[in-house]
Amino acid sequence: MGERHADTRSRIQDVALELFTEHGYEATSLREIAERLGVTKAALYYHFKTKEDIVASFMEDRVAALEEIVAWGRTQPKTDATRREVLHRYAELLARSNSHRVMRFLERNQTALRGHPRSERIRDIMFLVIDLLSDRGDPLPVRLKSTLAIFAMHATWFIDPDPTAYTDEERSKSALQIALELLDSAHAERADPASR
Amino acid sequence: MGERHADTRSRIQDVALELFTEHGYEATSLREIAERLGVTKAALYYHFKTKEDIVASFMEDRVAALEEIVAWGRTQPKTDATRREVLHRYAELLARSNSHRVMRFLERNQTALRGHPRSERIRDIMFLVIDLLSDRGDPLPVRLKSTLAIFAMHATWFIDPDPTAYTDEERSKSALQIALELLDSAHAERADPASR
DNA sequence: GTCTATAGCGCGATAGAC
DNA sequence: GTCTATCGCGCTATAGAC
Repeated sequence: MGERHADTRSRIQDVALELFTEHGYEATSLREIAERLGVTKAALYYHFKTKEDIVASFMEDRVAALEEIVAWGRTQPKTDATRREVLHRYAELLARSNSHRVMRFLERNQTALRGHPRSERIRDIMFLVIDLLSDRGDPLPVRLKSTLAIFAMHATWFIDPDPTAYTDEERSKSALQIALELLDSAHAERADPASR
Repeated sequence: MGERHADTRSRIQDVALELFTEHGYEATSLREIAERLGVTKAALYYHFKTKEDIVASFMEDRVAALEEIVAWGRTQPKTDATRREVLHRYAELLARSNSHRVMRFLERNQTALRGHPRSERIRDIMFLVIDLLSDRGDPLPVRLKSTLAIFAMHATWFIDPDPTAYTDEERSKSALQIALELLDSAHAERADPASR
């Protein structure tokens, strides 16, 4: 079944991502990662200069993909259609193979990764994505709903009523649906605040 | 300004909660907490048996308050009015002095606190609260919206478009409003799935 | 109730053989 | 590319004086 012996570097990344996410970045020692792979700590240091370097390697692609969405959004007019397309693109990104695993790792280790340049960069970009969905000067409920639209897509992957009951595709579709509803609700509110 | 020298035990709890939340549980050493308070590590051990014990002390009241909501909910008929009242009570709980600080600490340190009995208990109770909002057998979007209704109230406190721009009361009110909308939307969907 | 001093451990990281 | 061996550090926690 599955691929026997992918290269060691990838196997380190895979195991590290799992353990950092499940047990926490600080709580996971390089010894644990090495043991799980059947090698020694020293072997890890051949492939990665430091523990933080393993983390950085997860994020290279994520940063680029997120920046691409922001760059595109900024060239577009600030319309409902643009905002909905931002959510579609974000959902697509999350559905890509490892993307939601990396985002979950980041979310669960926010504090431990403080000061880590790559993870702070992703945090900043998330705010720029939210700024595509509403303006900084918009009323609180509009800003909150915009934030929650993104957040909802993460949560749908992360918080799991029953991990086995639904397929990834169902999950991804529901996530986007809910995010779009939150976005619509935010801008309906902005257009007509008295109705609420 | 403010209270000079509250008792040391409370000051330890206050500083620990702040540092555990901002820098992470594992990343915060007892030395840092002691230094911030102008005492030595050994003094902390007079007030708390272990580092984990400090964490446990945060949670005592939280567990009791959450269990109260679940116990109440289970005596009620499963109606829209009951579900809305659950959210109202949850919002009230979060608004109480330290409650959202503790929940934020828990959220940011989920992984580090794995295996800590009190924090796993809170996690379990959160699922019981969600079960007051929808049934385990409900369709995925209904379950997700129920989960997000609770999640939204946390996020409103935690994810902060601009920390200074709004009062706690505005924030609390908006949070509840959004949660209620998600709940309504969940059950409108359940009643009429074809409409979506 | 707070101190000084230290035990004991596991961590991240490195050197150098194979 | 992986190993054995080891360094130096900072951590949680404890003992015992004041």
